Amino acid sequence: MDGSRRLPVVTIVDVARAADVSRATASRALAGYGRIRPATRDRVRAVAEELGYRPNGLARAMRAGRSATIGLVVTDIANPFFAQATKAVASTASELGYDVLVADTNEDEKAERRAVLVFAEKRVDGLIVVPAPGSPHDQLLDAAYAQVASTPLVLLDRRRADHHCASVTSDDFRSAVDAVSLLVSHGHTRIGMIDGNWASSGFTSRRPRILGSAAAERIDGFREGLKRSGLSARPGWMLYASAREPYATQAAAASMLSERDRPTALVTNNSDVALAVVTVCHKLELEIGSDLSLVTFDDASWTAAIRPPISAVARPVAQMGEAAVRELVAQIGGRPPSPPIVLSNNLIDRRSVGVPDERRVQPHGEDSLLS
Amino acid sequence: MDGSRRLPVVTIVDVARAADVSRATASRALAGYGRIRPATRDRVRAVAEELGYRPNGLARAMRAGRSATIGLVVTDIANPFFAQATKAVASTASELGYDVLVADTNEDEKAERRAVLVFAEKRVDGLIVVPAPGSPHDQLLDAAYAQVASTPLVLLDRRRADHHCASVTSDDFRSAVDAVSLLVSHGHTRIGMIDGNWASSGFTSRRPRILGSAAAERIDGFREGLKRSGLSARPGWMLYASAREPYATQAAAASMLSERDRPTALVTNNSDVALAVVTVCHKLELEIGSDLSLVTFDDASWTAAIRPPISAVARPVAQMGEAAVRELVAQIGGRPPSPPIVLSNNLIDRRSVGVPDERRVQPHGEDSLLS
DNA sequence: TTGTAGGCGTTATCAC
DNA sequence: GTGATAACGCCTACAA
Repeated sequence: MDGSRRLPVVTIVDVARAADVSRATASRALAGYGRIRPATRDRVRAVAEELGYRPNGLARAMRAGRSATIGLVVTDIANPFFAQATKAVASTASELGYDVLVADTNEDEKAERRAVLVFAEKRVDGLIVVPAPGSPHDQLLDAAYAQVASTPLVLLDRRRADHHCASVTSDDFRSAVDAVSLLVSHGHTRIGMIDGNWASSGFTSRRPRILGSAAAERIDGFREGLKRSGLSARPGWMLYASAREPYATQAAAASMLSERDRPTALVTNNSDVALAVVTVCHKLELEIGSDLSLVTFDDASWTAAIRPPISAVARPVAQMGEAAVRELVAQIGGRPPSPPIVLSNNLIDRRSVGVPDERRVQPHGEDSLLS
Repeated sequence: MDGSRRLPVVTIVDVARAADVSRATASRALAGYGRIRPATRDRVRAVAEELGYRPNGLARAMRAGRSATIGLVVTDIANPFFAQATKAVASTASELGYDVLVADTNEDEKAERRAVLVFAEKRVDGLIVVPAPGSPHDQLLDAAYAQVASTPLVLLDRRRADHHCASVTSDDFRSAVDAVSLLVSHGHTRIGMIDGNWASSGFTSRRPRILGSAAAERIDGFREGLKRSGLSARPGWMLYASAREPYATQAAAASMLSERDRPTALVTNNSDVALAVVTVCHKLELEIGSDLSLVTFDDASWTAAIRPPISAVARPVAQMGEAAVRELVAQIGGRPPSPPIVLSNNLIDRRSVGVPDERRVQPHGEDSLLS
């Protein structure tokens, strides 16, 4: 039944016995508190060393009421942005004396709820959550978070309307406005956007009810940017594609770009969507920078390496992760939650943005190649 | 001093009291074992629900002797390969009832040692480690692993000569041989390789003493592949570049490729090195697929999207992560460690491999452009 | 069917 | 300066 026989683990009792002192003294010697004769202390420590004593973190955590562990719940660790965020969180946490329990929800609220509950049971000292974009009044989620209301919580990358708790995001609204301005300043008036999200299936021009706050900000900022230049979004030029289905984003790009009457510039929601656009441009034999200008959110490693290099909104990932941990640890220390923390993005202008060649896209032009 | 006053947490004692039963009965009701009157059970459960009772995982773990948590120690979470591996590990672990503590070592053995020790203190039920390529007889590491010898351990992606424990890797040696064969079959005889690692500084043609087993296999396989075709590695065509320093890989590529007498084909150790080669080719105005053929390890998302698409050795990341967890959980269940598990890579031939244009690289050719 | 009681390993308070 | 003892929250053998 129980094949899991392990080697015996050395406890503080064993150390005490071997050093011929009481548990209390052994504990004092090891933890270095209280009054203790130096000779005794050293002897106990030597014995502990020799026996290979390792304190039991569980017992210690139970006794202390803190586990020195925080929980990180992200929507997709494999996404480069979250992978980097995770790295920053782990490294800052380690620096501050915490370990990190990590869970991947695949953008699923049920999984998020489960993770939050389980982590709370494991008595993490605090939680950093990238909330899955659920219905804003999801009862399960509310219940989950209410249950762990005593656990410090910091939202990362996205906010949720119904949670008035600390959050760390970046100013995606403003960056989207700026991205549009950049395109407009090069003479573009025919500007589209493709969003990749987990709510749609295939692609559609109808805005999903459920969007992460970062995505929503980018889309709203895009619209606002157009408005400020006296432009407006054409219905077919604002497309929402499924990030779940491998080719949905390419299909969206293809549908938009193979029209005779197509946009001369595009904003994409993240680097994966940009990659899809690049792929489709190859297929349609559109040259990026001349036939189509492109600005993407998320400065992935490849954007600067391909020809032409892609202009991108670089987000301060590492700082965001670090800020989240510092805020969390402050809360663990008893400080009340900060107001939302918003860091600045950096719009890097590369050669994927050029002057529009209007002739190519007029109805009488000779483009419109099928894939 | 102690600002960390939290809301009181409901324990099983509170539930018992509120339901007017003993702790034992409450426990039975909640865990659903032993003989208990259904009415009592339901009443206790209702009370627990109402009070928002959540079991204390620490206490449970201490009592049970298992924490339902595994530790994952990787060298760099931000690296796409390990990010995907982490995702697979987390998802498989979750499926099997475990949570994952994660640590990032940045390829540093000291950090690895610390993580292993701390995770052992937190009483993880098992460890999955991507070992940092340390000196094979590092005493600190040996001591660390000896101390946690009672904890099931699975090495991921790399083996260590001095550890005879379970491991999950992929057949990189064979794939390197295959990659060379592919190039040779297209007529290449002038073949180089660039390795990116954490031991070198700048770049060098001297093989570092310290290499991860995966990297070592790729390099050895490269040499073997040449040998099998009656070729041999030219000293200046097998370069080791620092992955720590941002431009070391580009410098290595530039040095190799701007020679008059340069290779017509290149194998790269991972997708980051490949990206550097692509960048350098742009600078030197070498066309990939015609002026230079390229095969890389690790099939990153962008390899198929750029022109020409890059041939790559795709590694079965997800399966590797899953296999590691399954092996670990089996060991936790008491099964002895398996012999090394080696999964198969998949060499995807794309258009970055072409026929060599020998004229361009002969001493009398008119190439050799400076950056 | 239910209650009593002991112990998991640690730390800290209180006596001696 | 040191030792006995209680407590953290849970589970379960045993007694009733």
